[in-house]
Amino acid sequence: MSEKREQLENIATDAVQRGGLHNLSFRTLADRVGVKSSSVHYYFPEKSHLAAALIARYSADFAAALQAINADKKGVIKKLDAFVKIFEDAVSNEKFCLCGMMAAEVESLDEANRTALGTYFQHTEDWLTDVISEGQPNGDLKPRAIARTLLSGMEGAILLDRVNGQRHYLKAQRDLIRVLISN
Amino acid sequence: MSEKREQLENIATDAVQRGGLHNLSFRTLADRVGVKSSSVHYYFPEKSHLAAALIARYSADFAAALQAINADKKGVIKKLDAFVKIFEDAVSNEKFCLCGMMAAEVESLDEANRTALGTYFQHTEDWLTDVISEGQPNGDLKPRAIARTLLSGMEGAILLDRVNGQRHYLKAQRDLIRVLISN
DNA sequence: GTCTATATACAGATAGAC
DNA sequence: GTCTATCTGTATATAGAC
Repeated sequence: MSEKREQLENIATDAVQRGGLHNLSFRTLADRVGVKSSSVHYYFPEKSHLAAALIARYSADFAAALQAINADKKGVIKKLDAFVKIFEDAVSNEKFCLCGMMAAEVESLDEANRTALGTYFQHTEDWLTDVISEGQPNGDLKPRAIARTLLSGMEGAILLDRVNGQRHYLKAQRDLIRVLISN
Repeated sequence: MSEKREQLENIATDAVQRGGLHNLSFRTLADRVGVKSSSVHYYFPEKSHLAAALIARYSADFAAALQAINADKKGVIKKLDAFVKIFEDAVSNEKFCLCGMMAAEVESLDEANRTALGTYFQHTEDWLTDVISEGQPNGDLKPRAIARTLLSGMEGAILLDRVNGQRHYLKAQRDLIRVLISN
């Protein structure tokens, strides 16, 4: 991937995590990178192509981060705490999850991008399900149900915590994990 | 409140719950109501005034719905199920929570509207805390922590379920309630 | 209270020179 | 690959007639 393209994707990702796709124009993006908007169109002919590139890259990076957790952390709680930390870091930088943000904008996404979003959430849910299955999850809930609870809980927590810049909702999710899972 | 103003707020609320404030223009809103955009400006001089009116009305309607639950439902689980149903109905109509949607757009809201959003979430959290305190909540979590878990869980669930039009995440939240609370 | 008309700014997108 | 220039559409917002 060309350096310029990568730079555009970096800055666009940051902007979308903060303000959403709708809030990012080709001109603003171009200005921040120091080129003209027509040059952005060279890399991403239409805005939907830019959205697709951002989702693909974010999904790949996120999957790599989850793999890194698998490799580095031992024990369910430590893995889940590392998972929560990804979201805490986002809130600390006043960012939302890129795919969470786009999920709010789903009505204005094309079908391909909606599918890509769905795949991101599915993969994350699968990873959580696998991790939870390693430990001793609450007997009244299946690992997948817990995974869904935590994934949507995390997205909602970051959404709400961003409103006032605090981390109360993420903290509650962290507490919930300790109640639902042992080891 | 004039009939026209109410009609504008009704249609605007619906539009924002589906596509966000950014996706709703004075022209689109005017077209749907059958007036000109300058007439919309008569009621809401600036877009931030429209946003403020929508948040205020939604907050009042939501508070009334919670009061109705208090009056009509007996028992914690029944009250919380009625609470979840509000969100399920939204997803069924392909809508997000108005304040959840605006929370995603928080970066482009002015300070007054951010505060109003925060108040909405605070009041809902308070209601949940009170309801949960009535029953026998999980001993390892304070009622307020459970309330935060459920509120952010609900917002996240509706956000994610809307991506593919299903209700898996809301279902998981409903299951979670049964594990965290007895009676 | 609603309209026509308009100001001004910005959006996404394209043609063609260099 | 990046630019200038431009098209076309739409955004928020306002002035002033009716």
